[in-house]
Amino acid sequence: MGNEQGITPRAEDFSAWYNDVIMRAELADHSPVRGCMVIRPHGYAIWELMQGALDDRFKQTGHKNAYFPLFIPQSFLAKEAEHVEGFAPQTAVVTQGGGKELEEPLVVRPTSETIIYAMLAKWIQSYRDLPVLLNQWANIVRWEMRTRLFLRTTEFLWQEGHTAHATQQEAEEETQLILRLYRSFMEEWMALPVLTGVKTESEKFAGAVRTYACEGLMQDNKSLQTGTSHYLGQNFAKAFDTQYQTQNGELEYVWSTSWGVSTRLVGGLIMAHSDDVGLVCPPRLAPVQVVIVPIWKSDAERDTVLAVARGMLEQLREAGLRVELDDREGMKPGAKYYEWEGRGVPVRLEVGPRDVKREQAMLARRTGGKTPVPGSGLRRAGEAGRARWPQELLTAALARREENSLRGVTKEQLVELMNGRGGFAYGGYCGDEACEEAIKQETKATIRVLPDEEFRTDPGPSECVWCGKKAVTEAVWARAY
RNA sequence: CGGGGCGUAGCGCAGCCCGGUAGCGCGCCUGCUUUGGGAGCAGGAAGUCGCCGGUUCGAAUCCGGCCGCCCCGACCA
Repeated sequence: MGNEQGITPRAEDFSAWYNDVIMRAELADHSPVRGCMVIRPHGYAIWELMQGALDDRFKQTGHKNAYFPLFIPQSFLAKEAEHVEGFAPQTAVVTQGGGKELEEPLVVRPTSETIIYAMLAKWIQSYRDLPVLLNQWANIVRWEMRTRLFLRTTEFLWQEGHTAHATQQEAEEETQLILRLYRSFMEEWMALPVLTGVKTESEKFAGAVRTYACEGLMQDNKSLQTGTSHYLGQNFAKAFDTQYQTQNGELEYVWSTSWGVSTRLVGGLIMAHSDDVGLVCPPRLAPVQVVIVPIWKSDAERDTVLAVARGMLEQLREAGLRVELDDREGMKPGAKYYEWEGRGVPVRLEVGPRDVKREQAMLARRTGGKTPVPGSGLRRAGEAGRARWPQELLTAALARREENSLRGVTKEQLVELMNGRGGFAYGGYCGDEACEEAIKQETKATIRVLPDEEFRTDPGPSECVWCGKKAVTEAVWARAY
């Protein structure tokens, strides 16, 4: 227990609410080190579930896990011009080791392209060595000025995929494959609908040719970049001299990609679904999917109720659900309900003497509603709930996103919307960075993506929202995390 | 780095203006009674008042300096 304070309502102060939910659900805590968080067991369990699901998908699509060092020689970072410009200001640098000044400072990785390319250059000689499809689960350090639990911390956990291909087309296909993979994970596991598309020059990854991203709308109508997939062209191959010999005996640089999602996803999960009571967690990512709360008065009642409850526990575990029996004594059922609701457990089963008599349990869903289920039908109810609920959360999140998306915005609407209630604003863009920058100055909104075809408005806009010149593309604006 | 707020028991806070035995709520421990939406009673443990210095007979309180954290902005996943 520990945290009996109420949660600040979303409407009152969204960021206070966000922190309160994290504390109440015991997902993470501030650490003694500025900007760094401690991920507590319940939060880490969510991350592990995410890792498991993603890792399966990476492996199904032919990727293999590896691990590269935390330290990167400072000179490596400098080999790709845009890359160093983008990342150098954010790095932590080790200058001493074993009490002695190092000959060359070591950067704590802000991302691993450089050290991975240095190794790929050794491993790749022939077209027969391609493609190389690697992933690593690692921690990363980026010295951010301002941090927020899960969303932006100095050190964070992520996965970074790095692939090298013989052809441009294959690399581009890989970038798209991963973008789709991320999107389906976010929708199916996190119940988070995301827009996909290309980033503008100013928003792309330092060193990439193009960056694709997933963007999800949070409950405060700000957008969260939940994943990125970069087409790197031959930029890093050239910087690290990663060449291979073609079938015709010619030397060519490899074409590569990199892509990642991080513990930020946990923050996105929180902000997408949770309410003023605490965490709401889609069942697939819930460390505890069902909690059984037994209720009794006398010792005799306790014995019978607990026996029945243990049977239910067994039954549901056999059905593959993550279930806990909360048999703590000296704590009233109501107190347990509050605790588990705060932690985001999707389903609670209450079993008391009355239920034992009727051979049933009361099933209460985290998002509301309480119904009796027969003891014999628990397993079926559990499975049905597990399948149906994420769909309901996704549908609700999708509806919320669409309600807060405005298509074909005028300049006035864009300014009003971005300085007001927020959301996604679709409009024409001339492609001139001056317009992008002006909009950012005026509204703090940035182009989240140039949306993929599926998300585009039909017919598309013909004029730039800002300057009125001919639009070269449609863009989606939002304030972002 | 700029603006705001805050450092007093594990957590949340009061006390500071006006210096004089460090307090409240929650949590924790023990016991008894409780248990269908945050239990009650009784007893108990727990704090060098962020740090350093100054003023004073005496500092949580007044003065000076420093440090840390949180929130808002600029930077970013």
